[in-house]
Amino acid sequence: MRPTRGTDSVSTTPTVYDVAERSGVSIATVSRVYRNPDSVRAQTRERVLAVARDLGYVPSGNARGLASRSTGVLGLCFPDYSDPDAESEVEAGHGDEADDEAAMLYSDQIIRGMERAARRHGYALLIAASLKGGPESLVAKVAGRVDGFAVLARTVPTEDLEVISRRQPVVMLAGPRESNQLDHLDHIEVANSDGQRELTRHLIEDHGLRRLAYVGFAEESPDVEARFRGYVEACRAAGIEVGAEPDLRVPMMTQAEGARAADALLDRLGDRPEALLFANDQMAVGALHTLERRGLRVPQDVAVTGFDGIALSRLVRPAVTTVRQPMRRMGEEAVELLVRRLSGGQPAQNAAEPVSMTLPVSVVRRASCGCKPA
Amino acid sequence: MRPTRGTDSVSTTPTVYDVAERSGVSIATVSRVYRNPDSVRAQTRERVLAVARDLGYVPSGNARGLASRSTGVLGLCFPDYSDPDAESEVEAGHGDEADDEAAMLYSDQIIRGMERAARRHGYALLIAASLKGGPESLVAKVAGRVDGFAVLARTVPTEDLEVISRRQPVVMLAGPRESNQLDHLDHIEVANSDGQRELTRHLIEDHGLRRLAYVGFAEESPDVEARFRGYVEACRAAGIEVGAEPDLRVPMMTQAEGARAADALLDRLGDRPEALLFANDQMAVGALHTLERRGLRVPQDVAVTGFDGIALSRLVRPAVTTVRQPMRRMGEEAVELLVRRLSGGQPAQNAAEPVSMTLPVSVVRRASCGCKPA
DNA sequence: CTGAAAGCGCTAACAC
DNA sequence: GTGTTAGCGCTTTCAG
Repeated sequence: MRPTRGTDSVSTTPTVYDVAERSGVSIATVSRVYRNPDSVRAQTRERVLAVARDLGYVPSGNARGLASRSTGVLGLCFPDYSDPDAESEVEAGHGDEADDEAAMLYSDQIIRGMERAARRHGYALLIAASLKGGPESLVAKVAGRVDGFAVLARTVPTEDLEVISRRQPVVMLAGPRESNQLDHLDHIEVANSDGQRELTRHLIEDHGLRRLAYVGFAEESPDVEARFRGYVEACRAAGIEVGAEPDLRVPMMTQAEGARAADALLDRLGDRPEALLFANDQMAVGALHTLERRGLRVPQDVAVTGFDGIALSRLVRPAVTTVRQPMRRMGEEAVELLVRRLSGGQPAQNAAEPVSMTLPVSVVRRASCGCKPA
Repeated sequence: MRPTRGTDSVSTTPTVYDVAERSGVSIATVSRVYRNPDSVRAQTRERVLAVARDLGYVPSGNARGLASRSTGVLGLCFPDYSDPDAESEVEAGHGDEADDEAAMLYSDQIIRGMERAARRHGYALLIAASLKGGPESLVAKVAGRVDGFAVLARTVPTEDLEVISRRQPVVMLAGPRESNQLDHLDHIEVANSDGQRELTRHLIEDHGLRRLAYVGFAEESPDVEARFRGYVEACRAAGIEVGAEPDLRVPMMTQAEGARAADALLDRLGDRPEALLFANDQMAVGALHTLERRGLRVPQDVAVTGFDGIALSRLVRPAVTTVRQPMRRMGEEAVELLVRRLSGGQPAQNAAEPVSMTLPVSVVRRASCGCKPA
């Protein structure tokens, strides 16, 4: 028996004990009232609930989780994508008023998708973007508070994931399955190379462009590499020579870097490229500014394409032709996968073969490639 | 002394005990290694960390929260705003390809704002939309797992909030302070009536329109009422007669209802209104469809305005003139308020006077009112 | 249908 | 520095 707290101690958040005492039942009954109402006589139940309301009692999620080993929460870890430029550039983009509301990113879509799916299954969603580097890695914090979670590729150190995935379901998003020892994780990716290949083919065949330049990413990124691969395939298929490396690799895939990349590419000797293909939309948008500054018309003088299909891509002028990734859907599928693992019972959880799915992407033809009037 | 678990029990998620045992230290030390690394001798620390990694140990957020009475998580409860129409209408809006990514709602903005601010303060964000009605009200679930949270007005029963706010900081969003007994909650709202008044004034003075029609909401909604009030004030100031009630009240503020409302208003006898003012953007967009179907040009034949400033409003044709609410900022301010309460120490928490702030809004003039070529 | 008792995994004084 | 010892608030058998 736990020592009864003095008298009606004020200012202390009420617990099952308080409610139990005041309603003349045991804590077990109070617990039952919340977890399995029907197992308690109606009269007793009402009395308990009344006292609870009266006392301002709210069951502690922590205590509950501890005792029942489950939280009813799913998580999502994503990188701190915030592109400083993105916020203000939207307005500058075409002289409209400020509208940072339009800059809906990648991760927002995934959040939307996950939240909805999670809700359908009765879960709440815990989201956290990676901070530079706290004492305890972000994942640990999230992992410790959820039943399972999704991680945007390369958001957290592989090593951490390896450890964590041993104790709860984790689904890897967008990044192709990292070859390492994480091959037991469920994983969802999009058809990066298919998309970039198709986009490139479009530029070559439908617009007759042949002098292309590709801007990739300096850091290791399977997604970006896959895109580049698709680009190369399309070029080769059309008999266009391409190197094994992108024409340029930027340190960060932001608008500022995209603008800089455009300058760099344009300053190179030799024939000016007819099209600039960027590994993501933000860079493409940044390039648009450079091009405008240099007095080059898009797409007449040079076509520009991005990748991702973020809202921003359609708001700038000219609207950017890109490859849309079904991020919302990815979020939903992630939840489905997690829920499946979670409901699969402890044994099956590890037994089941890791799932790996590839979501289809679609080329979005807009003005920046010449498909619609700029 | 807790009974040592048999031997290296496999398949059981490791705990401090396991780590302690295997690294030859006490559980207290293991705990210290995570919470206060510097208080442990480097050598010991490394050893513990190695074992932890080895075992796949991840501190349980629940146990931690229970023991330390704090979760490091802030929450947000929002209504299930999903407008079935919103998803597909975007594309239909102006013949562009499907782009539901552009339909960023109200709540998404708040989430963005909160997530960022929360991250800055070292908190994670738990989000949950109200489901029809689970056993335990949504709030309770969230409330039990966070240190404090924000609630979009009218998302959860006042009664629940009253109870919960007694034990942790809660900030009410967007809905004006509910007169009830919730006046001790911090609260953030936007200048609804100021915005609608200014928009209306613009229509009257700058565009010379005088036959206006206002579409409100049938259910009780302080925000919507405040907007209507602003509308009335502007009309009266211009010597235009207006009733005490909106010209029409819809049961749901969706696109479908907006379309229906436009039809209803247009079918009424008497002079056709020169402008249709809607209490939110979604309805305005819905009205656009009706108007197009009936062969009426916007804004030449009839002007249309919305409220909120969601991304969708600028994507349709003609773009909708509206009043933008700084939702992102609202999310940030909410976190600041919560963090302040939380860091204010237990005593101060209740002591501090409830804060109430009103964020300014801004009229966004676009094509649907005649400000830019349709 | 209800009560008693044993934890769940970790933190937090307090000793050593 | 590190170990001991209590709980934190709730769920969960197992009895009755």
